[in-house]
Amino acid sequence: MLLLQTLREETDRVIEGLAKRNFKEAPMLVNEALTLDKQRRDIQKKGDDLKAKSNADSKKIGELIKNGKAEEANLLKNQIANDKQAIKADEEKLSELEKKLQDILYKIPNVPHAKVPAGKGAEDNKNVFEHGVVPQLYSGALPHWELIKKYDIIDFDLGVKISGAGFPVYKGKGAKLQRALINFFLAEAERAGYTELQPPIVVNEASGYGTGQLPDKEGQMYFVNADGLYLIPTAEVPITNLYRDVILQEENLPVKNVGYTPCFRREAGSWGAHVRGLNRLHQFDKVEIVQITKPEDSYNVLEEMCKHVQGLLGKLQLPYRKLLLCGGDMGFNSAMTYDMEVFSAAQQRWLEVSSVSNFETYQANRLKLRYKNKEGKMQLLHTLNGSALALPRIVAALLENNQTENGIKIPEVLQKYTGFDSIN
RNA sequence: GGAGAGGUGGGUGAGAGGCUUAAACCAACAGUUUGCUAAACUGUCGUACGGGUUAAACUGUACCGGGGGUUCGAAUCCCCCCCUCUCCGCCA
Repeated sequence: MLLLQTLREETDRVIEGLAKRNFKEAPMLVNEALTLDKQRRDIQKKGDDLKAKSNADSKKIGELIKNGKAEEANLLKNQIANDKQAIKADEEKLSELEKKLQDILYKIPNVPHAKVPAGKGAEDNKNVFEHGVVPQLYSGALPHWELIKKYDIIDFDLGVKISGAGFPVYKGKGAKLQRALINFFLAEAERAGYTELQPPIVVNEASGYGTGQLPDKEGQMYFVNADGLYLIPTAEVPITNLYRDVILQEENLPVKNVGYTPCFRREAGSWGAHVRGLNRLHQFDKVEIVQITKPEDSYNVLEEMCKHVQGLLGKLQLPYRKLLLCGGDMGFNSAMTYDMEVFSAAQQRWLEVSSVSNFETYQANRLKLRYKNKEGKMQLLHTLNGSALALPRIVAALLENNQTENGIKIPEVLQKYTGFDSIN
């Protein structure tokens, strides 16, 4: 969530920035927050002054009693009663205001970076560049949902039987391909200086709030009612929350973590005609990179993380493009997001396989993730993350783009992980 | 799931209604000393939200796992909850 200080001191920048998201309620919410903030400060001042008086009086009573002046003490006790009532009333009012303010702050998304273009949706994203050559497929080339049947490597019907739609079963070389991709991605991340983590894949409510999935996306996560736990939609949630309520040492920055986890998304109501096969699933695998940086470094790191992702796509020899998302297409928490999309040749479509974001202090503020800067002042850090990479659509593109009449070729970099060079 | 013991600042750990403004030690930081390192000594050393200020200085409040309560006054007493540890049960 945004800092109150930012709302107060940079009101215009905030409102103008939020306008790029096509977020119409912004001016109203910001004004409401500022009004509540003013009220809160007034009440706090009043209450604090009363408390100061009452603290002093209590001390006086103690001394009077010690000196055997019980009558004077009792007199003072009676006088305090009124103040006590006023203090209580102020406290109630204060916590009511704080709650209201909090609710409003939760509703205000992050302010897009100055370079983020305004826009409503995907059509307004800025194509930064395209890389690679779209392969010419032989006639009779199949989309991946046909290929997986032909070679019997992924079975959706079996998944339906044991779980439901969107929970595929990977079989034989299909399962090995998954494992190979995960190992390849982890190895590359390690080479780039990321420390591998294996976090839990269920998290508590506080973690959901920490990274901003709650209260915004409550319905998107699977929830384990009996234990009050959420299945993670991305490794970002457990990994970033490791640093909740943490004060990091400057010499330990930047933090670079990578983790492979399954990811779970309810995707309520989003099943449509063009999400066939592996394009959208309830459970999928993803390797996620997370960095925590000093504020002044975060945008360089954002580019560095993109380069890492681009490197992976390049090594897999997949044609891809890099998009700078417009305000309207960006996630709630993000200040700037790049999407990487690969071209899936049989579907003739771009598929999003990675989203790399800088959240600036938006998450850190909720997480209370800070470090002590050179002046000895506590300062919020910046958090960033990116998929590196999400598996299903990579698999879809690999299968489609590398198909030949005699089978599907495995990219050379993957072969040492798969142990085979083609699926046939 | 059952029984017990605990949760105090960056760490260890005292405090058991007003002598606390949370002791002491360690760590950290600054300084003194020193050819360098080490050691010793001196000093500094919490966070959040306010007030105040150009900025500071200064100043108020809250915070001893969380939430309530008793009291003029709570780290301390009472109630509820959460978590950790030990033992038992179950178990990959």
